[in-house]
Amino acid sequence: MESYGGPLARRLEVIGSCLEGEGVVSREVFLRLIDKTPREEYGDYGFPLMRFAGGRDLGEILSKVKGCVEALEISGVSLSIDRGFLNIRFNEYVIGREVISLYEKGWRVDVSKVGEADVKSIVVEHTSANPVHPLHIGHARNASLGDTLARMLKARGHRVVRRYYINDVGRQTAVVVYGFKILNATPRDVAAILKTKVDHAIGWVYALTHTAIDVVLARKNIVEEDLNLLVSTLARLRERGGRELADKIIEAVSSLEDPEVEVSKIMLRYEKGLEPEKSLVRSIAEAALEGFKETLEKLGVEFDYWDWESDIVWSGLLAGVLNELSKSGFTKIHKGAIALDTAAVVRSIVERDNVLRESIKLPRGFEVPPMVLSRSDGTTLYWTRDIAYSIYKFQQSKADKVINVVAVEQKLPQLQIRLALAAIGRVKEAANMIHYEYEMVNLPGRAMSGRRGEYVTLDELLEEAEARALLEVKTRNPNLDEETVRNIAKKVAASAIRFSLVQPGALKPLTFDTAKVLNFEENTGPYLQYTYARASNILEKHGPIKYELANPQTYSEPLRRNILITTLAYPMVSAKAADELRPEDLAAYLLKLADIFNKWYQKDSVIHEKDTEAREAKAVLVKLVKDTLSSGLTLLGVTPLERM
RNA sequence: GGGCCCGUAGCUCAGCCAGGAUAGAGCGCCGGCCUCCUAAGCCGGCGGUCGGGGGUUCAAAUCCCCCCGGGCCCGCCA
Repeated sequence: MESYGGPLARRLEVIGSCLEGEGVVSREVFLRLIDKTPREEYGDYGFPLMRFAGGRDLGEILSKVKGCVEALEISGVSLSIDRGFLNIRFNEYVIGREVISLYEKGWRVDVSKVGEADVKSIVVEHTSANPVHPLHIGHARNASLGDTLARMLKARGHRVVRRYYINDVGRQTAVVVYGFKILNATPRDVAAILKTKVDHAIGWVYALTHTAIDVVLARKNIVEEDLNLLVSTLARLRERGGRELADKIIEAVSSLEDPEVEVSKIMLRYEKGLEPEKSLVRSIAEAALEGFKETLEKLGVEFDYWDWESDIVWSGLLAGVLNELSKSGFTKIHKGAIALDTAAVVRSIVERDNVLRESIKLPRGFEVPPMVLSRSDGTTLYWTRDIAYSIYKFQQSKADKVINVVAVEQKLPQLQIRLALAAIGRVKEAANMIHYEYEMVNLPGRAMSGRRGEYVTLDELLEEAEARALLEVKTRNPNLDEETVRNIAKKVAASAIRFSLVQPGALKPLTFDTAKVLNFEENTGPYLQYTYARASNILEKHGPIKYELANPQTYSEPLRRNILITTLAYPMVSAKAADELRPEDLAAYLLKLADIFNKWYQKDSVIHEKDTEAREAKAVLVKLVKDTLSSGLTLLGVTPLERM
C-alpha cells in the first residue's frame, strides 16, 4: 500500500482509510484526488466528496469520518463540508510543534520512500546520441529528463541503473569513418587543426562527408533533395572548418561513381567485426564519447553503463533473438523480406493479455505495420538490434522495469519492439518496457540537422550561459575571488538550461529561445537558486536554531502558516512526481514554494525579530524551505547554491 | 489515406488522464518599493468567447463526436 509519510501525509492517509472504512472511496483514490484548495478559506486540502457519495448525506459521512479520525487519535486536523467538497484544515500549532520536535530528533526533509516490498530495479536508458556529432539542445532535453527521472526514482527508494546506448552500428558511423579515411587522419588530428573539441571535429567531418555524398546522389537523381541547397550547405561547412580538409573530402567523394558502395562496405565489415573498420569505428566513437562526457559532466549527468550496440551484434545476442523470432511463428514475407507480423502478435497475444494491452496502449483500429527484421545483404537493422538490447537491459540489471527516454518520433519502432518481445514469449518485459517520450526541441526559425551540421551545440550554449552568469555574479559579489565566482556562474548556467528543459511537460514541443534561457530575470531556474541562497543566508546569519525556544503559536500568521503547510507537502509531491514520471510537477511545486517564501521574506524579517520564541520558530520555517528546496532542486539537476 | 501529440492571457506554460469551489503562474507592458536577512526580489494594475461546433451531465478547459490550425510517424534510415 502506498504510504507517503511526513506529518501531513500521515494525517491524510488516516482520513483516506476512514473514508475507505465507510465504503465511500478507496484510500488510494482519495490520496490521488486530494488536492490543495483553490482558496485559502476552504481549508488546506479538498476532496470532491459528492462524486463518491452515491446519494448518501454528506453530513452523515462527515460525522462518521470525524469519529473515525478521533478514534485513531489523530490530532491537528479538522474536517468540514462545503459545496460538495470534503475540506481539510490542519492545525498549524499541532503540526508546527510536531515539526520542531522532529527536527530536534534529527529528522530530514526527503522524498518519501516506497515500502520495502515495492522497491523495484529500474533501468533508465537515456541520451544515447549517435557518436558522430556533438550533443545539441535536443540531446540536452533527453539527458535532463532522463537524469531527473533517474534521480527521482532513486530518491523514491528504487534501485536505478542509468545506461547509455552507443549507436555505433549503421550507416552514420560508416559515413564518418569514410570521411576520416579520406583525410587519413584521426579525430584528434582534425580537432587540432580546427581548434575545436574532438566531438565537434567529428561532427564537422560527418556533416561534410554526408552532404558531399548527397550532392553526388542528388546529381544522379537518386535522392530527391534540392541540389543547390546541398551545394550551399557544403560551401558553408567548408568555410566553417578547414578548407583544405574539406576540399580533400569533397574531391574524393565526387570522384566516385557511387559513394554508397564505399559506405556500405564499411558498414558490412564493421558489423562482422573486421579490421581495420572495427578499430576505426571504435576509436572515432570513443573520441566522440569523450567529448560527450565532458559536456554531460557540466550538466551533472552521469551514467552507470555505456553499452555498445556493436557488442549486442558481435556477442551473438542479436542472432539468438532473430532465431527466436523466426521460430515464433509470427514472421511473414513483407515486400520480399522476412518481417515480424506485428498485427498477428497484437491479435493473438496482446488482445488476450489485459496487463500487456493496458501497458502498450494501442490505438483502436490501428493496424501495426510489419517490422522487417534484416536487410537483404544480411546486415541488421537498428530496431532489431534494439530488441536484443532491450532483453540485454532487463537481464543485465535484473530489471523490473526499463524506461527508455526516446523522442516521440520513435513511437512506432518502440511499440514494435515491445510487440517483438511479446512474440518471443517475453510478455513481462514487453509490459514493463516504458517509452518515456518527449517532443523535439526546435530553434526559432530553423530545423536542426546533424547530417547538415545544422545545430546549436550544447557546448556553445553552456559557454554563452556561463559568460552571462559570470557577469551577473561578479556585479553582485564584487568581493568574491575569481574561482568561486566562476564556479557559481557554471552552476547557474547549467541549472538554468536544465530547468528550462525539465519544467514544461515532456510532450510539449519546445522552441528553444536561447535569449530567454540566458536571461536570468526570466528564467525560473536561477530564481529557485536565488531563493535557496536567500534562505541559506538567513540561517547562516541566524546561527544554530534553538528548537526548545521555538514557539509554534507564532505559525498562526497566514504567511508563516502557508510556508509550514506547503513545505510539508514535499515528501508527498515528490513521491507522486517520481511514481508518475512527471518532473514538471515537482518543478511547479518548487516554484510555488519559492513564491510563498519570497513573499514572506519581504515583510517578515527573521534575524531582526525581537521576540526570541518567534525568531526561533521562524528560523525553523526557513530551514524547512531550505531543506525542501535543496532536496527538490537536486532532483531536477539544479544545484543549490549557498551564495549567488 | 491511417495513427499519435499539441492548441488555455500579447509570449512561454500549469490545470485535462481520475468532470465539480470566482480558470492559475511566469515573462512582457503600466505604476510603485533598496539608511532594515542578497532588488536574480516584492506590491499594485492591465490582460482569457480555455482553437470552433455539437453532445453527455445537476455540473465540461477536463468526457464523447465532428471540424479547423500546427507537429510527428506510417523506410531493407537512425
